[in-house]
Amino acid sequence: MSARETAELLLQVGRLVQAEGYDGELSPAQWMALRFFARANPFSRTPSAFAEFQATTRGTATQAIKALEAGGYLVRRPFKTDGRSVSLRLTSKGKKALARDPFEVLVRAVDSLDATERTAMRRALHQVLSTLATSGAHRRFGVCPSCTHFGREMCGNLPSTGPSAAECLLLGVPIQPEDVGLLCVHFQPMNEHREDGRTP
Amino acid sequence: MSARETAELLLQVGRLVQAEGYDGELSPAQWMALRFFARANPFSRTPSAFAEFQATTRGTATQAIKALEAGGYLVRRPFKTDGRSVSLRLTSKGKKALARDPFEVLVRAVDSLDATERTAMRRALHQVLSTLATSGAHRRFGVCPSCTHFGREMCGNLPSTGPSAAECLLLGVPIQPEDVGLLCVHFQPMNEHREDGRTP
DNA sequence: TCAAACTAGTTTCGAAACAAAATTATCTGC
DNA sequence: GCAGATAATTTTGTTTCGAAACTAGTTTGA
Repeated sequence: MSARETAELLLQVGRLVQAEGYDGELSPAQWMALRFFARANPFSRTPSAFAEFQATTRGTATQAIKALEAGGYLVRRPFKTDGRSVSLRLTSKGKKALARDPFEVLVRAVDSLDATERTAMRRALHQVLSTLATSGAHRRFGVCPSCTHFGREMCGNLPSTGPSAAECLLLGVPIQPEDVGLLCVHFQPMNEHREDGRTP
Repeated sequence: MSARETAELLLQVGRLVQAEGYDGELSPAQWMALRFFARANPFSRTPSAFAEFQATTRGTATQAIKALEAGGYLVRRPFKTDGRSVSLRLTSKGKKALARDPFEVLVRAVDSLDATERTAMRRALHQVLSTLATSGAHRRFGVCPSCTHFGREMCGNLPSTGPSAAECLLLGVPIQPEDVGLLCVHFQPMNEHREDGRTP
């Protein structure tokens, strides 16, 4: 019985924040997109990745992005390696807008918890999200340090490689230090196995 | 920094459940309405109360209710005391539909947490929701046992009053035992003061 | 008593948000 | 080179939403 109550509270928080998002310059979906592109690493700043993150279709994702681009919050740049893909980046206007993100009220609310409560909640939410993602066939987004594909090269054996360079073992490309903490589509949580045979 | 991450997880859970709600018979907003009317006490089964709960407008609330009524999930009954108000109740079809509520995946996900994590999360969510409600001028919904207006009469001094009858001190009406655990619009959390002078 | 102010609910409207399907361009495997 | 997959977009029709106008019942207070 307590599970249902807790689940309802979770939903309620989400709904309240969603309602808060209707203030002036951007709509809730657009705020979501702006937040996503601010937090996603270079591999993952694509319409498709945002669609997966948002658990929606690519068509819907495109519309939110188009609006943000038209408003000057995002700019697009085609990938060099793949002519189909585009990479979205926040403009300085986009970054400034984030400071007015209505979602900040939730951050402040969470911040008013004491440290132990907050970490307990984060751990619990992580688990809930994992369960939810598997049951709904959604992809979980996460950051390098807890990803199976994350490799650290302690000391480069080539002079050009700096000490303790990070690398994505899946894509075989180096990862910039500032990108290690950003969300990635290819995230694969450690100590978990995929049952569906989907090996990205 | 951990606060922002936790807040993002909260939002993500909400978004995932919302996306799950697009399955077949009812829409996300309609599921919310159905859940609300299943959980609200007799005072609170009105369109206005649902609108407040959902942090939306009365007009929007009416539309969701209209759809549920047309589908035979809800029935309306005018209040005797106030000709303007209506009370919505779930039909047997509505109750049966709740068993197929896509939101149940969240309940199960929360249920997979161990007991201490779950209660910690519930406590934390309560606090977050309170903070959020005050900052956004929303009303919090709650249940009798933690409400200022809740009065228990240990032994009725009138023969007609049964032992340990419950009563709402605000409205001055008796509360049926089965309604004590239901959500109420007039909920006023204990040990809290309203600053806005709004004394309902 | 009766008009003004208020409240509950509904309707209407335009703007988004959404899913689904069709379309175009590009890439990959064979 | 060609078939099939993939990234993104466009299009279409539905749903949801807030805002504002509206109806009808209720309260207030002069």
